[in-house]
Amino acid sequence: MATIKDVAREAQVSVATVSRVFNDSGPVSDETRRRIREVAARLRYAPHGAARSLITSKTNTIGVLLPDLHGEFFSEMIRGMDQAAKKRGYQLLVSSSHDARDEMEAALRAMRGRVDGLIAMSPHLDAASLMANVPATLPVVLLNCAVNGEGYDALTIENRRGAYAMVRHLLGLGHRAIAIITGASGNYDAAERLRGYRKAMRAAGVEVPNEWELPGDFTEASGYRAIGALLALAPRPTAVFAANDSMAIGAMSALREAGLRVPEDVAVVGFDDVPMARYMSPPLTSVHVAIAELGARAVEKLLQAMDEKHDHERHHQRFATTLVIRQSCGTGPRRERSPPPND
Amino acid sequence: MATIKDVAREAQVSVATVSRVFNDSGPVSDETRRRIREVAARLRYAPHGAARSLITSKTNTIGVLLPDLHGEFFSEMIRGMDQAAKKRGYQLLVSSSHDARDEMEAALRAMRGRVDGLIAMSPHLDAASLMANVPATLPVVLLNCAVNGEGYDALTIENRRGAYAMVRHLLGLGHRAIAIITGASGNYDAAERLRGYRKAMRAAGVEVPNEWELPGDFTEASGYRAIGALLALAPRPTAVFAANDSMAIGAMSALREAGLRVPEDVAVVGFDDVPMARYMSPPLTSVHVAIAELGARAVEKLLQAMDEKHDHERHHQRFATTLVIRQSCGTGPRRERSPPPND
DNA sequence: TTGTAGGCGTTATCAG
DNA sequence: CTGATAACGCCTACAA
Repeated sequence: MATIKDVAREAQVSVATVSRVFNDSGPVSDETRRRIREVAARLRYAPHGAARSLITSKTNTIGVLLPDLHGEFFSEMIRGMDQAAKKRGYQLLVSSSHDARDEMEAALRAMRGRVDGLIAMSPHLDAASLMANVPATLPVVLLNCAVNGEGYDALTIENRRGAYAMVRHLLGLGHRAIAIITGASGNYDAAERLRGYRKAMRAAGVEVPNEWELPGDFTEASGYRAIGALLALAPRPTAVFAANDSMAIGAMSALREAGLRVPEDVAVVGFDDVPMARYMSPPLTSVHVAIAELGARAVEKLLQAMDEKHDHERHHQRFATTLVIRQSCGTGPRRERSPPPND
Repeated sequence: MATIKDVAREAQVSVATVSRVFNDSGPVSDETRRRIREVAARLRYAPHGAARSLITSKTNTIGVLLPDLHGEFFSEMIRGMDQAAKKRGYQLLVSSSHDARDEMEAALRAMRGRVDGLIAMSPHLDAASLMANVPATLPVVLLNCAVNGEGYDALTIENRRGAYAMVRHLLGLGHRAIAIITGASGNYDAAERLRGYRKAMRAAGVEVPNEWELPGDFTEASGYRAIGALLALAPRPTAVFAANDSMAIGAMSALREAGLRVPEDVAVVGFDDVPMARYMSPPLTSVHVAIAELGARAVEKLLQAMDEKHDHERHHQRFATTLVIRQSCGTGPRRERSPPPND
């Protein structure tokens, strides 16, 4: 590889001048500039990133640590981040699919000294773990993590409020026996959505038996399986709130195979509102999350923290959700047409 | 940030010894090693990546250049790559959502000097463009690109063969009037799948009018819209081959809304076989592509090229697909039950 | 407008 | 087993 020296020699100038051309720092005569550009192109010269960031102590790279995300959610998140980062000249160093704490921490360590800032999304990550594995000076934004320390910037989806609103809607339609298919155990989003569900049920005075809380892990397959358990229940719940759309889709598939109609026999609703939701049969009612925007927001928040550096106040920001009512939740249960709770 | 010097001073040794401890290179007494570890932990020392890669000329990073991919496809691809890379101690520098050639080239330049190898997936990328924007010594693997030069390693999905097999299956069921919803114009996969479709139709002696080739762009929405055009056709095609699953799902949704049944009135099939396909209503017949495995394979191919370095023979490898028959293609058209073509 | 020289944090090559 | 010291490629005062 050609270095700045090669270019300097070939163009008959000093390395300083070449550097100035490539950084637009300092004055260079047009003629010299032209000659240097020409030589650089011919030699296929490109500044060595490592050398550059050694002296400037800037990598122009943002580290992104993600759990084992699937489908649309992952894609949209990265898309939003990438676009926001690109806009400011940053690149993304991505490490994904972490489902264990030690694996996560290893990835964290591997990023040290390679990034200017870090976005971390993980159910397994807490302040202590972070403290131990990243330099104190590295700006960090926590995304959908359980923030038990106040030392970090954080951004979380309004999971609980979204779930609450959704369950409330089902209650408003007259449903009482509402089951939930939970997300992966230990996952922050999953836990929060479950809490929102419980709170709404409690507020409506509905006692929730354990069997209504069906375990899932955010995959279609787990949503499908959960329906097996649901069908064994008597009386059978009239509505199912899946903690994400993938599980809702799996659930609808299982219900159909069992000969039950959605929403006439069982109402089904999801969470996330992935693009595909509206094309389901029936179109899926869901809690909309603007995922790409969330990713972009995280990057912007990080860049801001990087700009302000030390004297910067950390805060925890919440990302709003909206209810999207389609057909999969129907207009209420068939059996008992009790008056809806006050709403 | 603490540097190796700080650790050396604090532990009362030379920087060389500290370096040896952190790289397991050369002998260090147990006692010294322990002391250095202890000091390093206390000072939160982490080797400076840039400095390290300046001297070793290794970044332990693989660059990944992707087009504007969506949903499951993108996620699975990255997942597969990340896992394969991690296994060998590499990280992924990802740049996605490139839908224009110049944007792509800019991203390419931004990666120079920051990666040890490159995986590029883009319809807009050809050998010439690549030559001009990456150093000649950088190992590269082209993924699903139109490889018109033979100078690069390449890996492509067997798009044409997969499409051919799928259309052949529809023909085998007795369909003659088979429409296709194409992928984004200019996209390599899209073009190849279209070619496979045309070839199969031609081989079966079916003349394909222009109107059967409905334009799409790989999104659900475009699949949905394509059905609008299809419904205006007389006679109406009895089957639709969507160039990916997202469009197939959009198409099924539109057909349903138009009061048509799948597969009784119109058969629908897709391409990719994303996890969600089997949970559709009806379950979607598709051409299976093991996407994560494809991503992993690309990384392995790149690592291999990096190992062998210069004296290494480039080849173009093809990634096989398989037909997955579910219910959305039915058992044949209703109207004309002509004997299936020889198969 | 241009050149010289010091140093960024590591690793590697020698001597001890 | 350990310690000096010269690179690695680049940027940036400071001088000219």
